[in-house]
Amino acid sequence: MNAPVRKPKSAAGTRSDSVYAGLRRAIIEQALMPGDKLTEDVIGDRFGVSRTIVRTALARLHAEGLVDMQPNKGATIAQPSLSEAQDVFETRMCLERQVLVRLAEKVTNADIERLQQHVDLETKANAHDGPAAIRLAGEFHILLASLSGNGVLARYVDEVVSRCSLILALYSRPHSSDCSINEHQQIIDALRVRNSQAAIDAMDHHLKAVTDRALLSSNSDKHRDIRSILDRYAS
Amino acid sequence: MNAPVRKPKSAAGTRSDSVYAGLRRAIIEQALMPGDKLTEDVIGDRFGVSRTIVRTALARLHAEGLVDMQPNKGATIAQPSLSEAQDVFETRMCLERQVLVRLAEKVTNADIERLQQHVDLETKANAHDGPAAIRLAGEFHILLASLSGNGVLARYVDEVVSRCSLILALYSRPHSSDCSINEHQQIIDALRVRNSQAAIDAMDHHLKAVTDRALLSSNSDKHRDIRSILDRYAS
DNA sequence: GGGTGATAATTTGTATACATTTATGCATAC
DNA sequence: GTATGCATAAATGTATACAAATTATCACCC
Repeated sequence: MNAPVRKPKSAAGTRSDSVYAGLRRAIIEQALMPGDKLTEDVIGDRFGVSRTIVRTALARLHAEGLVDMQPNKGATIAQPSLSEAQDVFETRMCLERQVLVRLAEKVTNADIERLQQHVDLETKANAHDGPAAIRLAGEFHILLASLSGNGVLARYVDEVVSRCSLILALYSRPHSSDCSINEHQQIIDALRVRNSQAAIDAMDHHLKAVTDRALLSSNSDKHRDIRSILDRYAS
Repeated sequence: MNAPVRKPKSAAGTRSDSVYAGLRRAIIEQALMPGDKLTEDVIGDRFGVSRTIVRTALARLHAEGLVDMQPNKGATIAQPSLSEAQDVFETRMCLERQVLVRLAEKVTNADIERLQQHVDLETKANAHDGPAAIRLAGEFHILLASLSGNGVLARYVDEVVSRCSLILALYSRPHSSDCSINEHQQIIDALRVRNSQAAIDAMDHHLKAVTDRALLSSNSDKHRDIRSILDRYAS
């Protein structure tokens, strides 16, 4: 019976930030699945904080579309409808195109080196660590966006990419990373020669492929125990 | 000495929603100006709620970029830097273009009628109600986005439009609505004939004009009394 | 007059208490 | 066996209490 102990608390920041980050990672790595109940007391116990803190974190995740909240009934991991999913993908494509427009005109060799290193990391993780591979695939897009130098754009990309994890968890086959590393490589290659149109085309192709890979078998295993899952994320 | 009384509470929803909405409106109508301190107790008194509720509302406004928060030092109305301002405008243009792409292919006559009514409203307000005119000008863009049918896109447009209010409060002359109603009319006219390119061109022109109108005189009157301002927004 | 430091008053961060709402369990009835 | 109600437990919404941090006040000194 997992003991409700507080972990030694590694990274600081305000406490709610670390709860937020932990939950977010659990969602993105698909450890917490759409529909899972997020009881405030349970989360508070696992992270060693009060409900006040948990509530702040949940509200933030709700604002980002990662958790659903019903008045007096609490929070659950969001279950985006197909229509919402389409909206997310459309918006994501719009945003990521703009990222590439910006990047093509301002990307440095150092930036490209960083991107390349990330893809190499993805390749390694893809072999043996499923959850990390999922997360890294998303983080490639987030890295791209942050290199664009536009913080607002980067934040929105971050959000839609996270929500895509959720969507893929719902509509795609489980634990496939859904981002072909080869497609990421093509984007880097286009950026390396500052060919913005080629980069955008590669991104369009990539995102369309991800979208298509969705809409497959939905996996639903019930009776999931949030306690044991959260132990791994209450860092 | 303004009495700290709770108002009769009109619109429901959760309590923090109404605090959020009230503060947001005060910011958008430029009643609260960039840099103004947002003391939790003061806001709580004005809205008749506890700090818990205020805190939730402030956190949400912070996530949307409308208020700055420093650890242990509380919240102030955000003061976007010029660089942030450029990021917001760039992102806004990207998003609103997509809105028009969608609208040009799916807009109904009823939608156009609603848009026209809104612009008529703007015209009326422009004559005598300064703050309302500012708000209505922004709401035209929000209405456009919501008619696009893409909720995600609409939420992001909502956010960047709000932040533009803040930016114009900082960098433009005070209390000018900054949205020429004529330019809104041109966008409607283009949509009426389903000419997406003309609509996008009109929007580009409009947003460029708004951007240009910024970067003018910065107004800074200090010693503002939040209490008296909030009385009008604690509905 | 203007700087300096100790002290008091605010203000924030977090936990806890309590009321209200929702979910659960169990006995009874059909 | 399934359904209905009530009693109980659990979870949420909000306010409040208290510690820690910040800011303001003011006497003191140069």
